[in-house]
Amino acid sequence: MSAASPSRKRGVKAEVPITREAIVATAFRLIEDRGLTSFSMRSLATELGVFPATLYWHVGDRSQLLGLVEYEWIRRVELPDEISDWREWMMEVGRRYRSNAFAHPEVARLATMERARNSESLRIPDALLGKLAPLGLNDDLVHAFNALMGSVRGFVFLELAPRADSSPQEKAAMEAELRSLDPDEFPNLTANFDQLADRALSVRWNDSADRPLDDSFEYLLRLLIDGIAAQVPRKRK
Amino acid sequence: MSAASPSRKRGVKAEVPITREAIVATAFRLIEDRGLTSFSMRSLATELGVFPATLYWHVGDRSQLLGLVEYEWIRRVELPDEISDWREWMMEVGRRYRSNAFAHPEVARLATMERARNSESLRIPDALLGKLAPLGLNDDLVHAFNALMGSVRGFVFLELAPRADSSPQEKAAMEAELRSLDPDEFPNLTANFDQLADRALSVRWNDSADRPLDDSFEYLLRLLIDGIAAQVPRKRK
DNA sequence: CGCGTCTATTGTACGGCGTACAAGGCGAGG
DNA sequence: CCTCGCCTTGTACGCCGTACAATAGACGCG
Repeated sequence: MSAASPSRKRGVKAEVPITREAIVATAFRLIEDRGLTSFSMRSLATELGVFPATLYWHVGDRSQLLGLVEYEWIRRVELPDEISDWREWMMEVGRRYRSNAFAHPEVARLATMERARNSESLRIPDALLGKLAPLGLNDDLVHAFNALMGSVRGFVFLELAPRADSSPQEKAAMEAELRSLDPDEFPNLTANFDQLADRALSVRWNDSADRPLDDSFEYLLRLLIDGIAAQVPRKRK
Repeated sequence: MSAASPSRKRGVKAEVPITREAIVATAFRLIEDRGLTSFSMRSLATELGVFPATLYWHVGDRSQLLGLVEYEWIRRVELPDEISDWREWMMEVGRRYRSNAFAHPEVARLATMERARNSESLRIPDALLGKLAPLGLNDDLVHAFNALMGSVRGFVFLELAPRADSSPQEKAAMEAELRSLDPDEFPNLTANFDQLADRALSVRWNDSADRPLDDSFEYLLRLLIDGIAAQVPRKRK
């Protein structure tokens, strides 16, 4: 599963053909396994047993490559076309989006930070609009759209945040720090600590992978969707 | 306002004293003016007229410095203690948080991506809990907290996204691409294009600074807060 | 006054990064 | 057999974060 130092002769083609798809797939795997911050064009080239410049010939520069990786990620979210009720449809899209993010958190974070700007990234927005538009929200259509897209994507992004630097002793230090907050400075955090501990944003020390905020996400989806439903003139409830 | 190549003699102190505060303030300004991606320890040192290693003596390494910059940013959000109604209080906190983000978008993005983990970053969560806890939400307390924190911070983060690479011709290209979407592939986006154009996430080509999603943010806040209010047992409406 | 000791900075160096670019081997079409 | 275009090598450039020894001035103390 690992590198061979590339030393063929000038111009000799690789034994295993270096295709665009193979590069993207390997980049995806490396980012996910070793983290986005430690991913580099050079390490990718080493992994493929090839010189760095080879990558440039196939995929252009680093940011184009990352764009392709993002595409590969968002592509994996399937829309639940079998669900007809718009509220259940939206709940399910939210869940699938989030579960895809949890399956590949490093790439998910990348995709949220960079807004790739490819056609695939408009597939879900278009489908969402297809459900929202018939509700007759008038001027609020765009706001409902933004509230849903922004909240869901943003919530999941924040959920995934710590991922990077979570060595066991860092976690322990964070836990100790949070458990010993000064009740004078943070009266409400300390008073409600048991309910929040490791279950609330900013009051966590474990990865989301370990202790996901499933219920909070469901709660958020309900809040948004029921809120929008309450503003529907009075066709479908 | 700019650099002098540092060439005193070994060990000679700077004319202008290099304090921790000055370093953080300059880093803040550089990140904001030239973007997070082009910020470097070396450019900061040059700006201060000093060798890079000097910075390490004062603030430790890069990530510690960024932590201090984040602290400086979140510190600027003042809580509206004069507002007693919890719903109006939350609306106003949301607005102030967002307006601070718009005042310093690059640093705001940094602060969202890294979750700094200093005491200042718990000030707002604690205050928010102080408003939520008395509502008697029981098990939903943590969910309401997460929904608010996650949505608001996440929404603003996504709003600020394009900031980085917006040269005029890039904008124009993006606008052209969005205006000429294929109606067969994206029927709903094209059908509702006028309502969305430059006002919806993923369907924008200008910076948020130029065309902010003010109304959508207000709509989101209302949705969340009214939704939470609807679940309050029946003390305060 | 002389002498350490502490503080703050210089200057250099190391290894890694993204990427530009010329050189060259190989296969396919003529 | 030749040529040409595809693909890769090998090298180089200029950044980056940061470790580290050297060292100059400030300060306390005899």
